[in-house]
Amino acid sequence: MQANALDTIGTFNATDKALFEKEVKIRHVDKGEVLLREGMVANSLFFNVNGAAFQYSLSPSGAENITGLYMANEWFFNPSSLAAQTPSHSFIAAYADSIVLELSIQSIHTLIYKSAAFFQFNSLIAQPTTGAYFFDNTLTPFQKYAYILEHRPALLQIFPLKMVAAYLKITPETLSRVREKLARAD
Amino acid sequence: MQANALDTIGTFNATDKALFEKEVKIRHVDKGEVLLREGMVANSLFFNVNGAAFQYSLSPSGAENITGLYMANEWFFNPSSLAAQTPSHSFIAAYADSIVLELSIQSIHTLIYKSAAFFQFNSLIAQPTTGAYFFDNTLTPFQKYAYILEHRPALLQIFPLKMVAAYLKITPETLSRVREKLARAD
DNA sequence: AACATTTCTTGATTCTAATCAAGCAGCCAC
DNA sequence: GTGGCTGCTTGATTAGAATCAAGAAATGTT
Repeated sequence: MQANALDTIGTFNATDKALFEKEVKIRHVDKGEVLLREGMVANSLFFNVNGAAFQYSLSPSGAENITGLYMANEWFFNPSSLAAQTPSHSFIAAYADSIVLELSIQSIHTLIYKSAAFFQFNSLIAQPTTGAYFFDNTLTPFQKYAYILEHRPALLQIFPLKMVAAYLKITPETLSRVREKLARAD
Repeated sequence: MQANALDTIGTFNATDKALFEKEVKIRHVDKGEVLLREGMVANSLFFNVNGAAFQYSLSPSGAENITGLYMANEWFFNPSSLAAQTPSHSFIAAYADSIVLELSIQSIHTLIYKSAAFFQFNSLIAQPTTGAYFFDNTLTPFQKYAYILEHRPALLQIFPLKMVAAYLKITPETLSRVREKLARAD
């Protein structure tokens, strides 16, 4: 399972993979368990082996603002907190019982020290696209949904549409109508 | 002028400042001159000593999509291209004749090697807020303009409202109306 | 199974910003 | 100066998504 995690990032040889397996921790997390809390400084990357997780922040009014939905074989973390080592504005929690890999910053440093291949982690950390950041919001609800259908259709099986709508920054009603319209078009 | 650049990032002692001055390059750029071109991998951070610059990308239709407006005493660069060392999707150009400092990645590495204080550059590079990314687009046109008024009012003196509107992802008409409404409220 | 709760859909209405359109002011070139 | 741009404003209309509202379907609980 650790091999999958590396394969999504780049190319690593057997020696690299062995190093990685020694650094990474396997965690079994229960539904609702919190992996990163607002105010804490992110210290780890996570990889979803199996299960589902999501990232969200709380607006002043207390509303849940979903910034990331994560499925099997996806890395997830708070990029800004991790890279800048500043307190997180968001929470990361398991949406379902999950098996996740946890890789600390210290481990990444150790790995880079031992093998240059691990420099490839830089692009992962630098990419804000892991979250909802992809949606720069010049996109219409239809385009957002089309993107999900195209690139991450399984989201719709795993998470309630309500959460997907929150993630896409549209209302559940609008999502429902977009889906209805698209279904009729087929 | 180099001292200003460091002061916006954190605290540095006299030795650090001397190291910095040896690494940084002073460039005089003309209006319209391009500092980063689409397709190139970003290799430098820039600091606007004096003048104005902006970042933009071209949509398939050829429209200019402004993602950053930069004034005196502001750092600017393409964070994703720089951090991940991937080709840039955007251009950075001078909007007016300017004096800018240029600091290469290699220089940053050298500086970090010589003084731990330069670790502070990590937060700068990690912060995507330098661009328009601040606007997560849950904000209304009024809120966007209020933010500019509050935090970067000089933008309105330096750049045409047309560009500010593009930066805020609203139409010039909407910006005009927001301004008119706010002026009447005073 | 019966009930309660949550999620999803559908319809009617409202609201906001985009679009379409026109006019004005400032500025440059000639 | 005159003519032609460009930027800015103002008005009328349109379009699209949010909101408000209600009911149906699915899910969970006892």
